[in-house]
Amino acid sequence: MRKTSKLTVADPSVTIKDIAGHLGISHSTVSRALSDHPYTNAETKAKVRQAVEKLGYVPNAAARSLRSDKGSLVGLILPDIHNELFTVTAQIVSHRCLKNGTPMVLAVSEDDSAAELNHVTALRQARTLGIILTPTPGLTEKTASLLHGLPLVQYSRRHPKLSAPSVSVDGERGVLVATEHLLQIGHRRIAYVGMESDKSTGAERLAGYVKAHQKAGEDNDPALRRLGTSHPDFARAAVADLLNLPDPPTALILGSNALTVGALKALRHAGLETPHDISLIGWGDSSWFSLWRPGITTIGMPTVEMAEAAASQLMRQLSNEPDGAAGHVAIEPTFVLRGTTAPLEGARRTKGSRRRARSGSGKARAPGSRLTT
Amino acid sequence: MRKTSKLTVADPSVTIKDIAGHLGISHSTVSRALSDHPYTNAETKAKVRQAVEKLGYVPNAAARSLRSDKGSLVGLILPDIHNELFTVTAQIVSHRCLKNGTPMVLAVSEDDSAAELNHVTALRQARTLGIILTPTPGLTEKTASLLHGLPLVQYSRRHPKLSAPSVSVDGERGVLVATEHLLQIGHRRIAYVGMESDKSTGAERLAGYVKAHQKAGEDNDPALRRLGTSHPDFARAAVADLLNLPDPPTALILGSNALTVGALKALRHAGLETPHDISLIGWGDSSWFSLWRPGITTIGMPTVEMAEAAASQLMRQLSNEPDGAAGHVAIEPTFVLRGTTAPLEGARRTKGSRRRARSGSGKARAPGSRLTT
DNA sequence: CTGAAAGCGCTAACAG
DNA sequence: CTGTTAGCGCTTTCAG
Repeated sequence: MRKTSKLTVADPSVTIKDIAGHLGISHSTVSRALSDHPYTNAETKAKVRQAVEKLGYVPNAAARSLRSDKGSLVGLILPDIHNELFTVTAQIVSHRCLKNGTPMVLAVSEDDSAAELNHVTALRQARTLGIILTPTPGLTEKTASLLHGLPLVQYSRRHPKLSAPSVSVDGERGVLVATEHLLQIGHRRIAYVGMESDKSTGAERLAGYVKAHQKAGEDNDPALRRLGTSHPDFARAAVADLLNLPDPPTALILGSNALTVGALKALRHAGLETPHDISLIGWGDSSWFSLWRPGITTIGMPTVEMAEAAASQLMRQLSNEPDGAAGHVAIEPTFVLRGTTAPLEGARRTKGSRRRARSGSGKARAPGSRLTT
Repeated sequence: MRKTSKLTVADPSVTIKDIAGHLGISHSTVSRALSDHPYTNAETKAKVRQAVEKLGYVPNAAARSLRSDKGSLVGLILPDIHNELFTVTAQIVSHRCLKNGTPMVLAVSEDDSAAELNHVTALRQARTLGIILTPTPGLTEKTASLLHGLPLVQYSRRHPKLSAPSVSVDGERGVLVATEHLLQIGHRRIAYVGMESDKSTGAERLAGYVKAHQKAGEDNDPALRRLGTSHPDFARAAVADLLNLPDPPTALILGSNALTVGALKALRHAGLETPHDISLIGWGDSSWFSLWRPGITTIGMPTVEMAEAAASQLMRQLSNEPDGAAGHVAIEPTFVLRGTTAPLEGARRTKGSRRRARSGSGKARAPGSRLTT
């Protein structure tokens, strides 16, 4: 013992041996007492507990980990933490981990694969129990090899170099339903502003847009597709540009939450009103989407459900369940019909007269689309 | 070596000894080679590096930590991660830590002091280097003792049991400026819906409200103050109640971001328009506040600045700088004047006629309040 | 420049 | 029930 400090103050330099010395017993007895070993004298246990208190003993996780060759961390690697999906994910996974007694390490990759590698390296060195990861598009070979054999769940995105089970939202279905809705209510020039196809999410969502047109036997003008980074500024520029087209779109679908914000800004800037001048379907369902006037029609992700699913997936792998590792889970998005969409004719007819905003917060499950207003 | 697996696949069971055996040298040489020790043969280094690659060696952080009696984690304990302040904080601190080579552990306390204790305990057992903590109001004696002597930053809130330096926003000033503004433009019945005073933030912000009235020599009806949890539902109920008062408020100040959302909902529900029927000043500056029509006047927190300050504070303590530990930093909030506030007379005069929304995203620093529109 | 040896704090046989 | 002993993977003297 290096420091005999004031009582009841935690002192990490105090070891199991110190308390053994203090009590005149052996350190293994102390160890047993602390781990509540079956064959230990109740009296000794009490004394040990007391001494622990008095000396401010704090177990050394590193020593324990070294002995057991097991870490005690769970890693969560997310591309960004401003996104609502990732925000609730962090919350929920952290909560689940706490209940499990395993601290959770949150790392933000900012979609930079070098940062991602760093994080994975650090986590592996710490002998992390498992990782929930949203892979960056450029995920390194090295990163993949580091991840190999570790309990892992791919979250929200999937990467070809990884074989781990995944939990993601069915983005294709989400955009498909949204597009079909617009088609049904008469729109023909529907623009899509989304993420590049290097991310699996980007590719899927775009596919939904294309497929809906194909199914309906409608042409689809490539000039109405704009792919870029998931940053408001990109959508802002893209939408501004779309509006300048000789034959501008009558409806707009956004492929991510951040893009929705950018699109709204662009419309505001251009002085256009939804749904009067243009219909809009956003992505995600931020708390203010329903407060917005008129309520924002959107493709919602069941964020809580996704986070829970990912956490459960990981836990299952950790507890080594039989075929816990199996499968990719694609969670159904939700189509939330509110006020930013209107029939093409309807919008044209009421031109000039201000539409009464619908207060809307009605939700409907995709696909059958039981749409409530 | 337990597993001689395929090349280039990470194998945590491979130790420094395995690679020593593989190369027919001693493990201490390997250790030196890996840590780039000055007196080591360049050729040996190369060979070692190669073998490391081939065998998939991954250093064991626990062993290293045990030897050095130093952990390699930084802890960030936040009450909730939906709040924008905490969201950007997590992002920034994580980023700073990465640059520093220290993984960051994010723990969410949900304002539950038992959870807080758990987190702190786990962190200390892992010999965490330092912690940034937003203390819960009910922070335990035990938690405090666990924290004692550890590099620590109190973030956003301060707790009497803790003596560590703090970084927070000057909430009193923020609400004071906001209240004075309303007073200046003629409001007399100004309601305040905020957090209970058990949190230092709650107490401070309320104090600003009270002080502004005192300075102006105005009475302040206690019935216009509503304190509760920082949850939208509380504000929703509180505002609904305030509106039912015989002499309802003409203006409303919110004491937290979540409460702002709730208040907006209550107004919507009651069919009231800002600023026509009531003026409103929110808290925090979420991205959609400026998109909202009319823009939401609010007390903004320089979130990035705060997060950076906290990270720097901690880093300073970690690098053991002379008097790095000193002082409490209170960051000045920002008063952002947008469209949800209007002079009392003005609002009354235009009664019935719809006010033209100001597009406003003008910002102004408190206190002198160079207010831009 | 390299090897041998000790020891960080803890757990788990194995003897008492 | 308890003490003795060994060893987890690594760094670090101390001798070669």
